[in-house]
Amino acid sequence: MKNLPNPTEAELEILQTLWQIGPCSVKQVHGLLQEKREVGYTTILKQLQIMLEKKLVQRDESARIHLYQATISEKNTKEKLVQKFVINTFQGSSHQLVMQVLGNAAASASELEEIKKLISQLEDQDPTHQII
Amino acid sequence: MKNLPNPTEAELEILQTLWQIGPCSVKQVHGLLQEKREVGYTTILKQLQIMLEKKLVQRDESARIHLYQATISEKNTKEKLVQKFVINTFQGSSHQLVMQVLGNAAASASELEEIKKLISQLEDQDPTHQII
DNA sequence: ATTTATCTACGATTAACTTCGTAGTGCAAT
DNA sequence: ATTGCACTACGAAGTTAATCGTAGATAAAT
Repeated sequence: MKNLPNPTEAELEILQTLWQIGPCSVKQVHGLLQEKREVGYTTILKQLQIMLEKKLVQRDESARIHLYQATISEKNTKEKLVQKFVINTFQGSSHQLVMQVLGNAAASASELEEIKKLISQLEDQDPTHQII
Repeated sequence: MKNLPNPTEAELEILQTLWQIGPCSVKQVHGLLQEKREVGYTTILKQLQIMLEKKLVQRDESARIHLYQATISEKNTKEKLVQKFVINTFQGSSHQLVMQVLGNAAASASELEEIKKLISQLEDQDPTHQII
């Protein structure tokens, strides 16, 4: 299957709400985003129409009020965004990114525990599966 | 002191080379970037001029061949970029970002060791200093 | 002293993103 | 039936980014 373009900033903001609450109307999306910042109704409408063209969302037109939902998964999308970010900013070294984030915004004890657990799992994995 | 604007993608690419090799001419920057992708000489020149206006770089004009160097530090710049990225993509949860990166691109054993060491250090820190 | 090569300055173009106003359409309520 | 409301469609404007061509200036080479 073909690869859809990465969402822009404004598009990502909309996608986050679609991922969060599932298929919904322009009004709903606008309502939620409005809580965070001042933005016009038709701005969101237009964005969703553009995103429809780009196939980032699909819509149900059976009713007068169209319902939009994301066509791309949250996980996959974020993976691609992270990948691009790591390439741009850390020249591909995700390890550097992790070190920076951890050193920077200190995590809570429970979060550190969670990360340690994940690391243990990774260490137990078949080494031949390792990428880096 | 005032905060400079975040560098764009193309600007960051140039900054990376300035950070790497220190003050250098347009020709040098162009030479290095040219190895990675096709790009015109005047494109780089123009970018550097724009970056000069934005105060992202400064230049030594004493010789005919101007020498540019970054005015913003690599560490500080990347911290800001990461911060913005985390807000946009993970709604501010840097923990989520770390978990995704670790789960995604498996790190080498030595890298995992390094991360574990950092976590230990963090755990030993005075808890009142923790941010999140 | 001319010519040639190397740099810088500057303008123009193109494309993408973001935003919003206006107009049109159809449903609902009187 | 008419009016009014809620929604969609569409166009247009403003911004920013990125790229490059051309022209002008300086130095080097003949």
